[in-house]
Amino acid sequence: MSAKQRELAVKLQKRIASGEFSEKGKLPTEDQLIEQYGVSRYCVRGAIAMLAAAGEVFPMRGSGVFVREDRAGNYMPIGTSYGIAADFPDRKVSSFVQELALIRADAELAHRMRCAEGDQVWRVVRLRSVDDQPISYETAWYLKEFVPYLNEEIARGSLYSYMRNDLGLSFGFDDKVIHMDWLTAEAARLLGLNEGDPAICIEDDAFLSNGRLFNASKNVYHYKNARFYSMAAMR
Amino acid sequence: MSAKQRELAVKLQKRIASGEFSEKGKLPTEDQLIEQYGVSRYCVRGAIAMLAAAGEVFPMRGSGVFVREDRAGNYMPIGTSYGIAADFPDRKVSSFVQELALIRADAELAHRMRCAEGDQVWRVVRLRSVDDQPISYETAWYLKEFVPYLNEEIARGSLYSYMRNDLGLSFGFDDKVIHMDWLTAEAARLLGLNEGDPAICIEDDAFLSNGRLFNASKNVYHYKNARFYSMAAMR
DNA sequence: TAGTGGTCTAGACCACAAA
DNA sequence: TTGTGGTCTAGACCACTAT
Repeated sequence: MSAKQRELAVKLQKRIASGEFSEKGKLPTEDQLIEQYGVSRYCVRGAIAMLAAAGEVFPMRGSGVFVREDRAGNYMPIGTSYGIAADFPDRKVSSFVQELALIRADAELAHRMRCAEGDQVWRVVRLRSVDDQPISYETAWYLKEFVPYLNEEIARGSLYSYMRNDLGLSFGFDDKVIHMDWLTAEAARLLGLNEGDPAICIEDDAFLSNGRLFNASKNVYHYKNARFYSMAAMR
Repeated sequence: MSAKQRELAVKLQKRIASGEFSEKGKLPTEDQLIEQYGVSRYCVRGAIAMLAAAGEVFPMRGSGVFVREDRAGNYMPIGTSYGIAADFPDRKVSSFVQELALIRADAELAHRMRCAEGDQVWRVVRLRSVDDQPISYETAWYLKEFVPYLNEEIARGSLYSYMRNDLGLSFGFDDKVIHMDWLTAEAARLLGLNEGDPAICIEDDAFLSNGRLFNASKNVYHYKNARFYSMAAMR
């Protein structure tokens, strides 16, 4: 979505959070927002669509755009279409780097990374925590072709924003596969669980806007601390 | 999304599946599609957005709309925004009704269903299978206020299409929470697993287009047979 | 430089909810 | 009947890719 729509979405989100609309339970009409912000209807509808995708509001034809009741809080988003999650950060995420190495892809990894065998790949293993609770054990691979340099300090922060802001990479889309898995001894130790405990596992393939895969990762999640939510229109 | 856009999306999907675009690797340009189908750019872009949300294509500014490589097949969609999944069915789903009863909501269920204690609720327990493999044990509740009648034959089929087509309900949105759980003896027996085995659990709250909850359900999934995918734009 | 998708505007009509 | 969001059109300009 465009910057203009995103800006408006953020402004409206703040007004929602302030409780400004809690009496009526709904936002101003589209026409009123057009006037209030001096933008076109296209822009207003784009912003509202973002808020709806994030579960903040639901538009009801003929009636208005209603603010949704608060959904319970301790969940992680899945399928963050339009990247709204990045715009409304409400959780503290920390990463503890366990391993950072430049390796060469074997046959299996090359297949996964859509690269040639022997190509250079960064391998990064991190323990991730949310609000100081261990949440997942992540193993990620990045093609050196697109990420020429990496160090532990960068990996402690947000690799995502490093790649976007410092490397100038532009992201396209990502695929996730969710399934059950079992903890390795190492993952269990770091998560404070036992080897062989079950875990929700998310495999993630991330692509640049030119369609090239640049990052694959495998996250195994703490079965007690990790809960995910997904919201969808059913129309 | 609108019917016109959905129709166009289905037509394009068929052309993609036929391999018509496999040489160039991309769709005709937006302007060409406008001419080919005699529709507006709004409509063309809506259809392409649906295909992109379903992971069929990815549009690349300045270059075209590319057909994506086939993603592996045996996964269930999660967060089916825009209901594309319903339009491109490629799996056989069967349901075996274990229980169907009209009950009255106790305090806990009333809270979950956003209804008053004592209100009438259908309780439906089904074993669901995909391509003849047991995939989940589902416990679902439907408010009698919105679903006045139900029987076993209906429950064997698609409750979703019954409610839409026969009862004329119009759906709004739904919330999912995904977490780990453990199988009960009954669920384990029906899934062919053992009591206490881990399971991915999805709690689903479904709302009508007027914002009223009409259905809540809890699905526990076979940890071997069930895999989910989710695709998202990262822009 | 030409071609293509992304954003944006202005305006029309339709479908539905509420008074 | 009125007001609201949903769909649709026509057209303009911008951002990016490819040549």
